[in-house]
Amino acid sequence: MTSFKIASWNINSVRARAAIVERFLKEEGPDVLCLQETKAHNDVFPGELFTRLGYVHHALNGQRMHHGVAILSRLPLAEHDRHDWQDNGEARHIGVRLPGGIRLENVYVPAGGDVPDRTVNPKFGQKLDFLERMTRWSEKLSEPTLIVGDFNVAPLECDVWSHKALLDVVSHTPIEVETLGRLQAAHGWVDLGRRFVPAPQRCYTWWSYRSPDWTKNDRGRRLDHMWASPSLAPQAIAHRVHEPCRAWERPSDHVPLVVELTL
DNA sequence: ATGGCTGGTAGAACCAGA
Repeated sequence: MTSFKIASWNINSVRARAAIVERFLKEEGPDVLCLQETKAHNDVFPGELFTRLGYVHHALNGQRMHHGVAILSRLPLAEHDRHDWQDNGEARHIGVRLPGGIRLENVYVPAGGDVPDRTVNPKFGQKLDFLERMTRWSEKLSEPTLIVGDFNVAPLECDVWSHKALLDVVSHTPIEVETLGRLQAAHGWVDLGRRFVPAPQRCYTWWSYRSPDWTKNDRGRRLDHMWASPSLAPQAIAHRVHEPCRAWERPSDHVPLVVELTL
């Protein structure tokens, strides 16, 4: 039986994470790695690091300083699109086609700023608009697709350490949860994370840097996701959240997700 | 406890993350 192992990780600077991304690739050995927040223009992306480790196929959509996404792969990639769902030039998406015809979409949804009100915080409106444009795009999809990345929304009550405490905190507000829900419904996207770790079980992918000890009180959120088309979802045979990576040296504040697909 | 910390870039009394 052939299978693909696909990983997704908000790396928070690919250049600052060279040591731990190498460790992750050696220990986990995914066929494909999707990165978000690479914070590197394509000209300074450390492609040789990935090539040396056997990930010789690269699809990059980077920009200077902020944002940026990349797909590194042992398998040939056919690049097929880069959407600008915010319509402002930020590098937040890259899509490829994998051998066998599966579409893989790697997305970094805007964080949305501090105040959950688009009239006083334009970034919050841009986040909602980004998700709306993804919804319009999802409605037209007809091929088996896997979309992964940092969605910057923790939709379920059990996706955050305290539902009550985070109701007014950007990432878990009702309007974000509703907007993400419409996106999910537009294609019947299957939330693979919750398929393998059903609610109300604890499942987090991000812990703030702003705590001296990220394990204290376990104030995490599930901001990173892997969603599959209904026709593709039955091929997902495993899904893991690599929580120990949060304790590695000089970590990202997000941890990697891995899905295994049979072909 | 709306603080706390981290990275990029500039060389900050910076910005952004979420």
